[in-house]
Amino acid sequence: MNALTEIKDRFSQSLSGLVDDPSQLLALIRPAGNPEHGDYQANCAMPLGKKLGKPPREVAGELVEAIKLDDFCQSVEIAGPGFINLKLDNDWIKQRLNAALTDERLGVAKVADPRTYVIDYSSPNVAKPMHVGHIRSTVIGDALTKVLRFVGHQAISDNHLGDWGTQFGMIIYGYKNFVNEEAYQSSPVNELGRLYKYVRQLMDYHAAAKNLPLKLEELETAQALLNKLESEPEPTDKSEKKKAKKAIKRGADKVKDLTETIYGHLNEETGNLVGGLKQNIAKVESSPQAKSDAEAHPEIGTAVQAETAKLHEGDPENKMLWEEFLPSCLADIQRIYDRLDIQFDHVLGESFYHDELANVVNDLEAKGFTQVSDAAVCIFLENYETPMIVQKCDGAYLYSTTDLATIKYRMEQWSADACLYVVDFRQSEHFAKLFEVASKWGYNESELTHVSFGTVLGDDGKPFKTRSGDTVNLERLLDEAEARALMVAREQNAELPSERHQEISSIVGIGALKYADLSQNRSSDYKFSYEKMLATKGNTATYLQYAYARVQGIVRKTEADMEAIRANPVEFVFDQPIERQLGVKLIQFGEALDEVLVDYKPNILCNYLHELAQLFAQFFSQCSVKDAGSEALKISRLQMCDLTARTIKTGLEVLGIKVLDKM
RNA sequence: GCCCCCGUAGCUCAGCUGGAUAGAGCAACUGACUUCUAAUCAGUAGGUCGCAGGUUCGAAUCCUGCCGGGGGUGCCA
Repeated sequence: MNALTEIKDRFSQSLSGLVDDPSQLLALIRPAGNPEHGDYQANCAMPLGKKLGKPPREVAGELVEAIKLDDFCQSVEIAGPGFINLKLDNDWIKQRLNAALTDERLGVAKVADPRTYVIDYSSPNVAKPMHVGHIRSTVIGDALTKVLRFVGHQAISDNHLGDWGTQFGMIIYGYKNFVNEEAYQSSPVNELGRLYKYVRQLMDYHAAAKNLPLKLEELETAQALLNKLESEPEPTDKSEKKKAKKAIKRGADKVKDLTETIYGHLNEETGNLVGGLKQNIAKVESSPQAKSDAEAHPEIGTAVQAETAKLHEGDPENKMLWEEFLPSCLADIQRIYDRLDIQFDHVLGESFYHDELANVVNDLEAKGFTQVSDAAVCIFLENYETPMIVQKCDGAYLYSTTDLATIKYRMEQWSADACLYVVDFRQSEHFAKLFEVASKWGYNESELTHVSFGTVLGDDGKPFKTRSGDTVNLERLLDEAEARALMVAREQNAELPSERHQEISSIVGIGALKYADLSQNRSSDYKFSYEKMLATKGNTATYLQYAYARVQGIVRKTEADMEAIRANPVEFVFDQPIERQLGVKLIQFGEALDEVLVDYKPNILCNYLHELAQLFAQFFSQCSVKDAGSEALKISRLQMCDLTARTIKTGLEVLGIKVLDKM
């Protein structure tokens, strides 16, 4: 039992006599924001005072009177309007530290009611190279899986691959028409990647050629309208003036949007125009080969759709090609997962559910949830303008259908109590509808949560879109992270052999990359920058790894036998204030883990670990272990070091980050 | 049009089920390596928490309006 739950338990008994549901008041008990106020503060007397119509300070006094705290609190004080400030008893802290020291789980109890979670994350479209946008889902999902497991839940990780969509129609079409057999033989992945891009390019070309006149016309109209609005005299009426201003702004926005659609937008870093219909056309026209291919395949868009449909209908040739291509595509993404050290329990992609889709729709129809609208099978929901479409007018199924089949499978096969979807925020409406339909359909016992995260933005603050043409390839980003870490490792540790440098740079580089993502609140948008993702100074994984390595240095230099000390621990000594501070932080590890799971936010654990490492760095500079003065203090400090190191190691491990003994 | 998210230090971000003087990191400046790893530590400086109202003992946090940015919006995923 950690300190926070201990305190809450005791308050709970007294509070439940006063209010119906004490949980809201219990949430107001938290670690003190300011060390001067003690270790924990209970802020429940103020709202309670209002409710009971008594002065809050009086209520606080009665609470303190009624609740037994003196066996583990050194002092209980009432401050300000009615804050109850608790300071933990040193002996109690030391006891907890000793318990953690001798426990493999660092004193963190397993949950009493383990649940089965399915975590759906990463889910890339195979056949497209992974880019920086994929890392968020992958890293956050992996961390949540590991935190859930550590606290005692069953967590099933499932990579719901996009392995059945239009991109395979594109590759199949590309293979049938444009394959370079020699290149395919020597490196299937590269050639398939080339074909994907090539077909995409030709499709974009035709789409652009078709849309350009239309868009140019729209732009002209919009511009004319804008000119007209701007030339009109300003209305004198206040609200009219406002309206006119708004209309001008809307007009200007439209002109800007259309201009970007047609001409592309400026990439500030390179100074080039990217995206845009004109670019799409120019790209093809600048290559004679591409131009003649484009002319020879005017209906490439519909042809690709047809290849996709044939695949879905079980056409033997396309099915065979799909089966041939898939392993290469999987091997390609697997290489990245290996480097990131990420494993999945299951990799059940969209293709896995294909045979079930008709049943799903039939069942929904039979239960009377569906309605045919414009020849598509739809489910209409309250509070949503648009329905969820489960079957297109041409009979094809959509990802909504697959998602429903997936929920069914996960509930029936795995008896999931909760299913977490670690997916981009932009799909929140899709998931809101999906969950509502699933609940209607009968899956209303389990928790379905969209663990959404912000968009990856480019340096210009604009969303990082694939079509902008300048995505950062994920694998090259990994290379860069390791390369930068390697430079520092060589500088710092010239005496080590070069294979050690390689190992260090891999662990430091990948750790930095993961931490950069995890330490940020997942719901915020993510501004991509090399600087941030590759940093090894400040609040980074490197800082935590470094703290760990320093402990190992101390153990080496003092020639301490940690095994023996753990087997026969001494009482902790708080010689310096920092030792008590570090001790309190150490016994709060379990609280941090609990808090991560309240809202599925790994950044809370990062914050905790960073604070812990900061305290350790202070301890390190203030408290010598080797020259502690007395043997008792030396052993106590060794114990403190050991516990810190193991907490950092475990904390990083559940975030998917490794540590090093030397760096 | 409708719906959702965001706006906090020069930069990148924490903090948001209301709590005590708004916190980190980077960048800047000052100081600390014959010492258990300086990938570090100590310190200085930097803020009308987009703006205006409201709710109350108390608002970065909740409500309303406005300004600015982004996203979504029936057969893509």
